[in-house]
Amino acid sequence: MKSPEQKQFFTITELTREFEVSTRTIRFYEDEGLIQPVRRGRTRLFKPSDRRLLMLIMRGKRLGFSIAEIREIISMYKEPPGEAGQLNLLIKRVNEKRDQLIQKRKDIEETIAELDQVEEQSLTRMAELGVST
Amino acid sequence: MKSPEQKQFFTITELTREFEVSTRTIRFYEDEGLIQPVRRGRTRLFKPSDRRLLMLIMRGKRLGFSIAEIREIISMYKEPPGEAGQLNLLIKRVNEKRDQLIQKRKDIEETIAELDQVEEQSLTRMAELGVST
DNA sequence: AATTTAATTTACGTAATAGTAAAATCGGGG
DNA sequence: CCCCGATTTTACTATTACGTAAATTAAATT
Repeated sequence: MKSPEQKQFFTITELTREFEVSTRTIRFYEDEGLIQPVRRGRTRLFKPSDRRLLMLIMRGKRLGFSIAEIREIISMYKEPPGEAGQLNLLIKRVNEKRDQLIQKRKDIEETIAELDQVEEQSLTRMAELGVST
Repeated sequence: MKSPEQKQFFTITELTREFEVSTRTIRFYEDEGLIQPVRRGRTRLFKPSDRRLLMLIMRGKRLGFSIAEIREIISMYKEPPGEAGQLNLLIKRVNEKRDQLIQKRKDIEETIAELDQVEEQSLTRMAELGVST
């Protein structure tokens, strides 16, 4: 049994099962240029690097990022540019993205805290019912 | 100058400015049943409670929740039901939503860590350029 | 009263993100 | 060799979350 990182290639169906998406979705991401599987004949073969990209895409989706935003994030992971101006631009965009993420984290903390309250009130209410029954 | 919570009513334009959305968007949320402004004649008047709902909606949007999911979250904030079965259902859904949020928070932590690395590499590269120039 | 400004209703349009169906093709097992 | 299941391409469809335009009306200003 090979681990995903050892495997040379994945078929599209293997990936649809692992990530619980349709073939249509994976091909859509290819159309969008997010992944570039190689071909054997007409059949797509996905490398471990394609699989890692899919993991990034799914994570981005969970966070509510659009395809365009995911594309931008992925592009940041490539080799840093050699030109100073481009490097500065990259750093600026990294900081913007991080600020967005920090805001989201704050939103999450607040929402979790509120849900905790809802649960607490519900449990209190349950106890009251248990007593009054 | 009254604070938002002291004000009795807000006009739609006041809210579009505060939340940086269009009137179309706010009316759309009304159509979806997320808010129920009262009317003076045909004109909508928004209470502080409507404004608080809008804050919840915007937060949900930042977290990538759909209108349906936001509606579900909002519904959890209402008075807990009086029947035990319904209470159990509510508690179950609260826990599901919290799990989702915890997953998102994990996704965020990972992404931030990766962005930190990108920045670090970029700064290193900048230093090299500074030296080699 | 006339004009301007703001808000409403109605309806059609659109971009993003896929779902679904049909027809063709390819590769492997018996 | 032939069939079957997996895969591909192509094209049409669907949903969400609004944008936009037009016609109408109400409110405020001159």
